[in-house]
Amino acid sequence: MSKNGNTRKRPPPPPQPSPAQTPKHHAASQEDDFLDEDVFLDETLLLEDEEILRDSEGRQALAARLSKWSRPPLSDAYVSQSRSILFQQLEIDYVIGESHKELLPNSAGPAAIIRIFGVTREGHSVCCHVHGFEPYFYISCLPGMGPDDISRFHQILEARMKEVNRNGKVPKYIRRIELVEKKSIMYYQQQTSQPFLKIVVALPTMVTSCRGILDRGIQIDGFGTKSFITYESNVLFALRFMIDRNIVGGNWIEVPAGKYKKTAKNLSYCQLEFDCLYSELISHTPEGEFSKMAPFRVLSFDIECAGRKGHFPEPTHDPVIQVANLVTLQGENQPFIRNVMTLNSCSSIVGVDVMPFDTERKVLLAWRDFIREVDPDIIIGYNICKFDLPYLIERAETLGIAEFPILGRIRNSRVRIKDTTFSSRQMGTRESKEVTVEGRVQFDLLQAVQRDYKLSSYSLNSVSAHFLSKQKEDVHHSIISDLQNGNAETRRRLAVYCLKDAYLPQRLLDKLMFIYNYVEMARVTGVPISFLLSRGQSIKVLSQLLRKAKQKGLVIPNVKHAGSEQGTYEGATVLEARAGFYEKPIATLDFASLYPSIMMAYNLCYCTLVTPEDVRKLNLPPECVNKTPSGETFIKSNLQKGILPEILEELITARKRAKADLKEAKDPLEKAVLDGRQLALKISANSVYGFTGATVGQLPCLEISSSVTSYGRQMIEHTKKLVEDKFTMLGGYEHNAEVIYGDTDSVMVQFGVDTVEAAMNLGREAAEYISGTFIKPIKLEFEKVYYPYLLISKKRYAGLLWTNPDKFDKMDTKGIETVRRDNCLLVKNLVNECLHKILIDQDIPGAVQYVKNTIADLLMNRMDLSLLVITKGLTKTGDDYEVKAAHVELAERMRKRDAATAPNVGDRVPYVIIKAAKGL
DNA sequence: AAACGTTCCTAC
DNA sequence: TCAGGTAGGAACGTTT
Repeated sequence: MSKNGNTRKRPPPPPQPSPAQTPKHHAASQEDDFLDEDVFLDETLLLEDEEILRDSEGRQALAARLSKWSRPPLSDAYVSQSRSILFQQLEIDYVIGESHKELLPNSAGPAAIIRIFGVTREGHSVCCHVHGFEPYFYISCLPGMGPDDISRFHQILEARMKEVNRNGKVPKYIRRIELVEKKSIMYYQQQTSQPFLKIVVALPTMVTSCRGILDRGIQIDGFGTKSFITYESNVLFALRFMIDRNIVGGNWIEVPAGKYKKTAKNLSYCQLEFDCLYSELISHTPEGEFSKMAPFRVLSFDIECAGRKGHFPEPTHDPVIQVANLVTLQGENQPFIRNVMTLNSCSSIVGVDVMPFDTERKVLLAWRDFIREVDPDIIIGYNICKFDLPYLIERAETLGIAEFPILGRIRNSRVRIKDTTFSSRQMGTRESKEVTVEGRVQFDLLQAVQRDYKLSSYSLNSVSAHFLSKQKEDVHHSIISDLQNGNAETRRRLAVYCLKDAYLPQRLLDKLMFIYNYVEMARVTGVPISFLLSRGQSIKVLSQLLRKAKQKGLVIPNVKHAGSEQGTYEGATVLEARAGFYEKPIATLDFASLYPSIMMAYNLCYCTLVTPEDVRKLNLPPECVNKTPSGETFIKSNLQKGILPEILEELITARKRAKADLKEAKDPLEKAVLDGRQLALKISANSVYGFTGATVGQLPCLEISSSVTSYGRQMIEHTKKLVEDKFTMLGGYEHNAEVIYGDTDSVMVQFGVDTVEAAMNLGREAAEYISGTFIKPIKLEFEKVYYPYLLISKKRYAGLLWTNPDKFDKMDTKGIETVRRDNCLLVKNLVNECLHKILIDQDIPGAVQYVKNTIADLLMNRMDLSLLVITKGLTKTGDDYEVKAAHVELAERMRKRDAATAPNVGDRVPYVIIKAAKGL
């Protein structure tokens, strides 16, 4: 239950075998099969002396465990600090601390210290304290402001900062103000640069308060009261550091020997901990050797709680009774540590270190010690961010174990639990909890799968069934307490389940190559890995934009949230669907990455957009500008190339290279990296357009997004016209071509020919011909043929998909009940079967008969209408009530027939099926 | 009855 | 300031 990310109710699982049965008596049962064959294949690593195992509190056992858990010892070169430290960083944050006196002799008072956590090639953990990097932002300099004015401005601003930050204790709020030459990224500007002021403040939070002062307006002698647009004042400090030092998420960093100082007193539990200046860091581009992964330690864990019957476990009441852990080195396919901490005795499990304790307190503290000793770099699990981690912490709080939540890499630093109260009218007040474990990346498989895959259920079991082909009965939450209250054998059974729930996330991580894909995404976009699950899409585009802008001397303004009046803009064209059943091949022509190509072809960018005012003033020659179909004017690339087109070109070029390298690659790990990279590059290119249209985002520019869609609309209409004008009998072809449908970047063409092969040839000819009429890199491609093709309406169709003329690839279905997740399984099965009969068997009467039979079958046994469970809130109108009643009755009949496929609350049943049911 | 608005989920 | 976009179908509720 706790693992179930799906809030929709499902029928209860079949009854579990009696807990009284001992596993040994049914060693061939599914659960043992599953575990013995899969989880613990590699037993040699963990064969333990049974004596030691049982004596969990013995010093000997503890010592043995610690030595097995700990990281490899440091070599002499590290100890003597005679070598450079090279490590792959996984996490970057900052703290406020006293300025480093040796490294920064001229500074005093509190300062932001960047912390970089990572792992060396040998598997040593690293904590690097980076000093001297200061928070800053920009404003544009007022015309006529000289050095004296700036110095006066500095004083005024400092005074205002003092007022606003009354309890802050820094010697100086505004460290300095530098006059720099920059240019705003917004709008085409002829001049090469303008004076800007770089305002360097003492602490990162002061960027926000200083921005507030400048936003509201400030009185400056000789200039009156002025308010300023700030630039790059919303860039998170750690990201600012990464951008300025050219560090991207998950890359390798080197600190040369002699450039770092071992910390006087270790603040962290890391093996290598040192201080250095921000300017001494060498950031390696993730290529060649530096595209490899360090051997990070990945901990996968799961907890079991003894919830009261019928209640979801609450940390204030219900104890944690088991914690299962698996630790795997990145790149290896078997965990090197497997253990389970249990409350009360537990029979041994082959290949697993069973650690029984007599109090819950000891269980929790054992886990804390385990974390500290193993020192995992990445913590994974299923729903750990919203359940397991907060639960452990709140439980320890309830039990008054103050020393428990020291789980991060910083000594004596308690894990912070942030309560984010999310209040919405619909959900009421919903609390969500956010746990930060310093120096360790949390990677919740539930979040990752929900982000990357569309599934009908996100329970661990069904996700595992989907990706790992492992169907496994879950232990029902109602019997967890019974198993716990039984004996060592029943608790063993529970432990086996707990281990499974720790094991499956690890398998998912490997199977879906999340590490490779996410590290590559972090490298491509430049954000820390932790952002990828905890933040949205836009931060990734912003990160790339800031980096590119910095190279070009451009700065990015903080646009004010313009409210809701900004409105929306027109999107893509969906061509009228000529609904019907097509028994001749339909060729599909698609624009390859339409929106990125449009942005590149027409040089659409913030910095190429010409304001309407400048259009009149600048008198730009027509050969230098494009006027978009939505009426905006952009500079052509011969005058100045846009940043967005440049980012896109790089992403696309890099993707081509990654794909080419992928073909050459032999090593499976290298292949995984490259495949992850090409995927990351594709996704990144596609999200640039969305970023410009995100009205609540960081830098919306609807002139760009509406221009993109307006070109797109023009292009699809142009394509339709060209196809229908050229491929005619008058033009020498056998038939007149007809565009029967099209959506955004595609057109479906009936060329009139009878064979797939002929349609393919004409499709290729059309794609080539039409591509020639567009500017580079816009390209129309022939992709596939549908034959036969059932077009129901816009965004709803099905057909057999052919990519070669010999045999069809598959049945492809779009928008129909079969692909929607709000229909019950019976409806999906029914519609799927019908489509199969229509498309593959070409038996339409058979499909009709099939529907009739199914409904009739459902109606065999009479139903009463007493159970109104499907739809809530019946209306008073007689007819509506009738429909509802039919709906409910049908649902109930389905339930009697087969509970697994019957509708649940919230499921839809198509109207046609209700009508059919009523009619019979 | 028809028209319109909301919710959900999908296509692109 | 947690948060990529618009178009569109189907079911269902409410208003006219």
